[in-house]
Amino acid sequence: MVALTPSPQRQRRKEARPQELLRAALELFVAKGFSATRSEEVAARAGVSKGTLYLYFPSKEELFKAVVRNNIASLIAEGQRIADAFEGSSEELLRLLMHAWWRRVGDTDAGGIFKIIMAEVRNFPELAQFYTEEVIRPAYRLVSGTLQRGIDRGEFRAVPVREATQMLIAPMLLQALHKHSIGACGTTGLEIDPPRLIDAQIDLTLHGLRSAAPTKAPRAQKVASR
Amino acid sequence: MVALTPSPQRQRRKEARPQELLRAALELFVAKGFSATRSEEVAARAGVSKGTLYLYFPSKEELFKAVVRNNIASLIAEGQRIADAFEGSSEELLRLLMHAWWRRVGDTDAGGIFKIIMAEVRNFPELAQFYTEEVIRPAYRLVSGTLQRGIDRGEFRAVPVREATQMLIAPMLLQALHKHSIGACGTTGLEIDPPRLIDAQIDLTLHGLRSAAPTKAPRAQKVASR
Amino acid sequence: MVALTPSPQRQRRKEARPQELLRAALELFVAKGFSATRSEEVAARAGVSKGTLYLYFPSKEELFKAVVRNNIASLIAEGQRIADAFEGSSEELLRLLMHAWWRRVGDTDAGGIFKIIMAEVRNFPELAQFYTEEVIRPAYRLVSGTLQRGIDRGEFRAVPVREATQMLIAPMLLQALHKHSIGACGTTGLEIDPPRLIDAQIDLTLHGLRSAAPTKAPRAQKVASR
Amino acid sequence: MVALTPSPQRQRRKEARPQELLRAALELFVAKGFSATRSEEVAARAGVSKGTLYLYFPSKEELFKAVVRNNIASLIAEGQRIADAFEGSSEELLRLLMHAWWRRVGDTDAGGIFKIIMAEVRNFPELAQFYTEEVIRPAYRLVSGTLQRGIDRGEFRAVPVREATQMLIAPMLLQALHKHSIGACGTTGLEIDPPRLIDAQIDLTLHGLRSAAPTKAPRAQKVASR
DNA sequence: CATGAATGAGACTTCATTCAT
DNA sequence: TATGAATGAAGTCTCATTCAT
Repeated sequence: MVALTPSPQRQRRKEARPQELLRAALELFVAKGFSATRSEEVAARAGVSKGTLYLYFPSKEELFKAVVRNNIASLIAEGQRIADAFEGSSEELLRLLMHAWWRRVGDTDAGGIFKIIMAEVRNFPELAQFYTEEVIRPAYRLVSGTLQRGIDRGEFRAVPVREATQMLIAPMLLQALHKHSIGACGTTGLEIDPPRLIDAQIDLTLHGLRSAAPTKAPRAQKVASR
Repeated sequence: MVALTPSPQRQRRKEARPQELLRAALELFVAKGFSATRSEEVAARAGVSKGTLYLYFPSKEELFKAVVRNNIASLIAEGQRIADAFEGSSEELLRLLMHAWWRRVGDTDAGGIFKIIMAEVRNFPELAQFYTEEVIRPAYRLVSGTLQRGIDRGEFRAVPVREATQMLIAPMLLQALHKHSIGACGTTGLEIDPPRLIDAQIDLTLHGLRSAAPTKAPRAQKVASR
Repeated sequence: MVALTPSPQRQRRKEARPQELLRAALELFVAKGFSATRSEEVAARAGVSKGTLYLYFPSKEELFKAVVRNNIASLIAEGQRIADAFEGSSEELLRLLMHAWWRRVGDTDAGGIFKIIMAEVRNFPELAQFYTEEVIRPAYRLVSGTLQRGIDRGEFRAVPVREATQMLIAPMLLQALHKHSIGACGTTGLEIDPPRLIDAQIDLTLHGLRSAAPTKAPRAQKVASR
Repeated sequence: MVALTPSPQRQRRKEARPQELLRAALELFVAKGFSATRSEEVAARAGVSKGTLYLYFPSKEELFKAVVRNNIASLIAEGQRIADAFEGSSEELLRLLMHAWWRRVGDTDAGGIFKIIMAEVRNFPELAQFYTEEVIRPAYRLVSGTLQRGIDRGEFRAVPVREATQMLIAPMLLQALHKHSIGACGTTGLEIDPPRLIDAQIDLTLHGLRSAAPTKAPRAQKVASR
């Protein structure tokens, strides 16, 4: 009755399916939000039928969680690994982490996850807990840990760590949110080149952070002048 | 069912209807998002029936746009008026503007508007232009104008204005977004008292902004030591 | 877009709807069973649209329960009232109750409820409890009470009441089940006129099968000749 | 997964497949009904995969019919064999047949067949004719034949055979139906031990309810004469 | 023969919107 | 104006059935 197509898709290996579906789901969720994305669209974009999606994910909500896990968990771990192994100055480490984050997350569809979370978390209470544990806490630990390292080594002043962490994270997170909301709709004429923002941010913040009197602090000058 | 109120009050109410509906819609949209909010709920919260809602707004989509428009216009005027009339130091002006913004917007349901915008612009392209013109640009002008004022008056160093503006706005905006998403779902254990954040932010940023050698700037020291 | 029909249905009073839907549902459930009946069919038979059904019953399952309640509860009470007020012989009361039951239940679509219960109760555990309390127990009380009355008044032998009750109920219940299953599919050539069955059942039960006086039983012959 | 069994057993299993599938299907259909039973469940319970089921039965519907047919043939043969060979009194034969039936059918999953038939004949009209020919008629012949035998031998009064047959069959059949519907859901507090029911039924039917010796029993006359 | 990934028709349910009153 | 009963398109998810391996 329907068997007109010899269904070449059948050939594809079962193992590849989840990733294909997750990629399709990420793109659609980022573009349209969770509830505005229809399951069938996700399946179609992954090149399979509606039913196949449900072979791999028991519900749209679980698909969503899998998308979050798949695109965030690994990145946090990776950053922490880099930090743990790092041997240079704390300022260099901050720059490294932030640039890496932008390249790998902010500038990617993965960055759109923050928008989805922000938009939908109140309708999926269990997601809140998950997101707090898996994303917020580890990310906070990574950044505040680096600040503390700088303070302990006498590179930074003894600033309030919690607030400073917030200040370092916020602009980049907002860049990511922007990129997937207004930023995706056209130009405002006020666009900022994110890498430039990152450097400006560190420069400005470090004027505040950097310990007061390395006497002639030649390095600070150089950084600021860049 | 509600018609216990005498006629004169009803008259007054009639004219107030759109505002009541807009307020109800704002609360619900902020709490649940656009598509998860049912028209009937909005009507019920405004104390009218489903049909009445459609007497004032031709569709849920138009209601949504009206909510956004209605809750943003006033925000801008407010700040600009304060700034234009201000005569003190630029640092004081910055502190004033930011604290006022938090009190009047960030800490209010109005702050939820940003979440709605972020979540839904891509599904309502016409909102993008509107939001850019009515919110982004004026807000940018206000903050960058204050920065420029500080630079011109020799209070601040000649920092890159665009990036610095972004840095000043971002943390507070993010606070507002947070308050209406994860922040509304329970505690992360990482909460920050927003007024404290604002001060910390200005302190830290000003260490970077403040022109290097105003001879002996005792005040800066004090702020930083906090 | 669709408004071609001036929808005369709109006129009908809200109060009549539930009954119309319940009637339609009973007919369909009896004919096809619970799961083979589609919600939309029920609505259509009641002359309304799919959505309207859900205005009155929150789910197909609840509709089903309402059908059971609506068609059984009252009937039990009625029988008990008749029994309580009866003053004749216990045999007459049995005949009265059984004929009435057949006329009002067995011979009606309401009798089909037993088939539905039988078929679906295992998939709706809560229904089991409800049915036991609301149907089985009251019906048992009614019949066994009548038997006990006969025994107490010396009209019947002191038979085991529980088993005798079962024997009196079973054939009629089975008639009802039959009527809505095989009986609805065509003829077996073995059909029994239910009223005749009822009388025969009472006669046989009251007389017993065994030939009265193994020697010469002329009366028995007469009965048989009927 | 199961393929641990050596090849010779597998060969034997291959021929046994249809029976294993039919047994699995019977159990599931009895427990959950036709439409609530998923093909895959049946296959799993029979220890094969979904696809294998369709190797033996072209559709779930045909599987259903096969289950009914498969489990009915044996029911008939059994009873008729016993009756044909019997030489004692008709009362003893009745007792024997009924106890045997309960042991071999009523108390078994085979008894669930009646529930299935009752629930689904109307959706599978072809089953009706089959069931009538293969079950109803032979069963009727068996019981009414035994009654007639008793009448002919002067053991029973010349009762109306058709109705008496119905009365003898009904309670036991209903027991079987009950066992697989409400009886499977918990206790009603009114349970009857089936063998006890059988004896009570025969005793009551053979003796009659009426109090033994109202001397010349004038009342009995009246009732009987009706 | 056996498998199980894939399909897609179809079922239940929701809800924005209409319109007679 | 205001109401709320009614509609039906649309979305999520299920499951009988197919077919390449």
